[in-house]
Amino acid sequence: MKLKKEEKKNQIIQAAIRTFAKNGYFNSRVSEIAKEAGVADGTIYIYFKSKDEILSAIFDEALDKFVAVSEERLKSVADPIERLEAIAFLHLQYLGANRDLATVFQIEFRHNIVFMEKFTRSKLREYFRIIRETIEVGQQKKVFRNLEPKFATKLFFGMIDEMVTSWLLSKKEYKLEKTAKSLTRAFVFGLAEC
Amino acid sequence: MKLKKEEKKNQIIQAAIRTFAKNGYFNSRVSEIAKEAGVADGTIYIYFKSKDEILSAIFDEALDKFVAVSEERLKSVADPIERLEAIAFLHLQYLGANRDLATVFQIEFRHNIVFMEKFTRSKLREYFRIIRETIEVGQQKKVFRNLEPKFATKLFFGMIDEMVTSWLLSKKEYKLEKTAKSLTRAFVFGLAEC
Amino acid sequence: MKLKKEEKKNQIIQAAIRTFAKNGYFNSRVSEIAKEAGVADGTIYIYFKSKDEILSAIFDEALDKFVAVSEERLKSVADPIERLEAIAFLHLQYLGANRDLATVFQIEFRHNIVFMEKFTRSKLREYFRIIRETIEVGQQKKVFRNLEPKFATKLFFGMIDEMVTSWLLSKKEYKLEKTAKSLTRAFVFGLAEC
Amino acid sequence: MKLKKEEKKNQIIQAAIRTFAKNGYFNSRVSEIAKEAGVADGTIYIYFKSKDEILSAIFDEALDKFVAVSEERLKSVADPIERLEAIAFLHLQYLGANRDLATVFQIEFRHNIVFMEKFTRSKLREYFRIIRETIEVGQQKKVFRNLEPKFATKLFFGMIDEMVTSWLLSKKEYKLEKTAKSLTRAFVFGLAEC
DNA sequence: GATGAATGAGGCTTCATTCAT
DNA sequence: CATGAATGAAGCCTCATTCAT
Repeated sequence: MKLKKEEKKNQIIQAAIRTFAKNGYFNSRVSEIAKEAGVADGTIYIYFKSKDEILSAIFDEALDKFVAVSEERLKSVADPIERLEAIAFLHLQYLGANRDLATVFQIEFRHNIVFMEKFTRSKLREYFRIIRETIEVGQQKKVFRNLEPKFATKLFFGMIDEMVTSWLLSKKEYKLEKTAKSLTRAFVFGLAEC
Repeated sequence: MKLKKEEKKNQIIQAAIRTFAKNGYFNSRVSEIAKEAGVADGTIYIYFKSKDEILSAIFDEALDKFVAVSEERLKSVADPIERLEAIAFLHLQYLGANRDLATVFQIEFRHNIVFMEKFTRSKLREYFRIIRETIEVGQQKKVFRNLEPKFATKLFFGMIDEMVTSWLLSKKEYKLEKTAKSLTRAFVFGLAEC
Repeated sequence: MKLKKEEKKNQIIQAAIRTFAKNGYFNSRVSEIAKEAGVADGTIYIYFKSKDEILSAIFDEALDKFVAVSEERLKSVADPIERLEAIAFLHLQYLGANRDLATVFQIEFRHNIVFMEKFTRSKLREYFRIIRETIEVGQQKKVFRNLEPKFATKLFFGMIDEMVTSWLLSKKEYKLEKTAKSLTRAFVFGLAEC
Repeated sequence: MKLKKEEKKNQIIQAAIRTFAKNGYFNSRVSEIAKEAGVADGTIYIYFKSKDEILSAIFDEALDKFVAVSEERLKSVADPIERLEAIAFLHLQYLGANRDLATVFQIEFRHNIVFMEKFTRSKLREYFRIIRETIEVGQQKKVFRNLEPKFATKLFFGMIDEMVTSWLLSKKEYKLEKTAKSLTRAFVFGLAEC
């Protein structure tokens, strides 16, 4: 019973991801999501208080899952450079595996962060913390030079983030996560000829 | 006469930038823009075909101006690393000078790119080309190693882009462009301890 | 078995009275009544055909009970003035004993009478007849003067009715029925100084 | 210009009165009012913030007008009994002249008073005060006996109010205000044979 | 050109009622 | 009998756009 409820909620979320990916949040109709999910319009409101909350749920769920998976996988990676590569890989793999989810994230997430705030911001902070701590460890180990860690974190995140956006806009089909290695190399060693 | 027309059009654009920055495109009302611009609702439609076109005009104008200014300034900078720094500086300075414009860009631009396409994409391509050519020149001069130029371009853009977003979300007031130097250094020489 | 059914039906009616009293008929939800009654939404529809019918049932039951009680009590009162006072007393006592029921009656009853008609009207007519006949008897006995009986009936009813409404709106707690005596005196002897 | 606006607002109010009278407030659709008024649905919302506010406006306007007219007419009537008769006459005449307005008042007004409160209550209080003061003057002049004035006021109001309701439900067409005289006589001298 | 009242299509949401379990 | 998840019709209201003045 409880399971079935969770199932249907997920069914709606998946439908919403597809719909938002196709038209964007504001150009998506609740009735469209309902149809896509194979339920009546009103059913949506048994599981979500508002259209707005569906979007939040997408973000929350996806971020939760991503952070959980990442922390698990990163446990076994100690070397800072390897960890950065693993982070990039996980990030790219996660979004690369679901183009619709990636679209919703890249297109609607900033909107959400700026205008809605809510929980999302704190979830994201957790992710930034993971990157930052990796960099700090690298600096303690003298693997990385003393660039302000928060600053370096943003640069690294910016690189990854742009790879995702670029992949979404590209017409070519390629495995997004395969860029993780050279991205990390570029971040760590720079563009300069040694 | 013509000038006056241009003036009023600009007046509306500035009002729209403020309004969109405050609430986002979809949560802004045309009547709100009109009030902010000090004109009647209908007047908007003498200068723009639709609400949508106001947003496009903001992007087009801002990009035009930015590319024009940038190309001018970059003429005198030959060294690839200095050019990259100048590009970053100009990008950050341009958006850093107008928080509202920056907000509209960071929040609504991707939406526009994905769902509206139009001219904007080509304007952006021009900007990417400027970065890419700088990198290619650097590679010919053996200053940069042979990383795929388009790939490197995205990484560099991603770094800058994230700096802007971060600045917008930050409560601290700081000159956005002052990060250009260390951003470029990080991009060129990497995070690794030499 | 039958008893149990009657019991649950009553349980729902009592819940509906409380709910309607709180928010009015149109602003009350069937699900709210169900929760208040401690049953499932669907259960309501085993006992009532529609939300509308619950309201009708409240009126019918309350009127039935009131008329039955009144006729019983009035049997032993012969004197017209005493009868009028008894009627007022019973009316005020009945509604004064249950503020929620009184609220539903004063607030929703006219609506029902005008837009739904149904049985209610005839039940009410029976009550008006009781008053009227008392007045007619009084006139035959030369206790009352020859005012048109139906007209006098309305006046008397209007007085009582307004006492109830006023009591509902009042913040003071007082026994509603204690006004029966002076109300009747006022009706019979008027406001004039003898 | 201003006049025209006032005119259209009134046009909508009149349409709303007809619509509410026909089906009651909750069973009336805003679109129905719009059609009846010969305007688009959206136009309603230029003049009123909500459906609710239309109802309030009906009450406020009608009460304002009634109190204003009444105070004017009552100026020249000094004798308490004549004043009471004049009050009853004005009340009955006012509602008797517009069956739809009367319907809305008798059917929706209590709802409004109990669940919405707002200004309406204070407007009504003013009317009650006029009656009460007349009674008090009558008592000082020893025309009336010493019944609690507030209590007497309610009784008088209740009589009038019931005459209106009865007239609405009646199928017979008659001048409502013609009952003012005998109503007042009944109130003042009672039903008893002298 | 400028105005702003008017339009009306269409969105989000509610909720009485049903019915499979 | 009882449940409560599901339905979907329909209402209130918004707002981009038009057009008579």
